[in-house]
Amino acid sequence: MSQESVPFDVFTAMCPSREVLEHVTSRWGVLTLAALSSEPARFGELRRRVDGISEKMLSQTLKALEGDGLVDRRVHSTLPPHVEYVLTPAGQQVAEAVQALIVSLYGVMPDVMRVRDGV
Amino acid sequence: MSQESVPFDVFTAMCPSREVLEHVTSRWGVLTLAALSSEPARFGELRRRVDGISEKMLSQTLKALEGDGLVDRRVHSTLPPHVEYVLTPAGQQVAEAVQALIVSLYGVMPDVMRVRDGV
DNA sequence: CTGTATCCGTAGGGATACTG
DNA sequence: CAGTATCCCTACGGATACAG
Repeated sequence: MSQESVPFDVFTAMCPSREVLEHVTSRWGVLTLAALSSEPARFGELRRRVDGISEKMLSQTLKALEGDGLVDRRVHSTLPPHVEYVLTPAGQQVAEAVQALIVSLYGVMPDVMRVRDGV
Repeated sequence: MSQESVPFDVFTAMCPSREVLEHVTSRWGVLTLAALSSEPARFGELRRRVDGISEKMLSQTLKALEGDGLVDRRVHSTLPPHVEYVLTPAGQQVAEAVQALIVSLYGVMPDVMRVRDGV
């Protein structure tokens, strides 16, 4: 698990990793990845897990993550259609990091609120 | 390091942790936090580290992170003015998680590019 | 159920000029 | 050096209606 040098640098504007970073850290990307890390889910279930997301944005977010190879879309052509979204192995790696980030925020929330309230 | 239950839930639209999450995962928030995690920096130095950021957005991002208690702004009232931005202990926790997220993306980039290119 | 299509407002963000 | 102030634009994202 050494931190070897990689041919990518997110600090450089033109690096392709920037685009993936923006998908992952987009408003709904973070929450969608985290919502999928517990277990796969269908469209409707995801909408319920990620409170406040619209159909449009969920659809758009899933497409972006799928295009990044982080999410797998599994279609069962039945009637009514049954579609399930699953994290790819790559997606699981990223989702775990996202989860850790969220947890780190929780740990910090009390401080945040103290600062906000000037206590 | 147990994952105990906390009174925050980022999946709920009204949870105050959402706002902090959005600051941290904003387009420039991620990069600014990561840029500060190596070592404190001044305004101009940050601009150089985070390739592509505008003065306006750097200023705005730093203010948000400062308001969240993640960044400390240290002013030395000299001429010319000398201002240094430092991560708070809380900010270091979050910045580490952000760093880990970025590294996880690097590990995934080859897959991403394979998917994109359809190889 | 699982989405797409359309309309539309807002605010995120870039460029530039200016100040202490 | 370290920002603020403006102008301005577009693209993110919400609401609604419709489709397979």
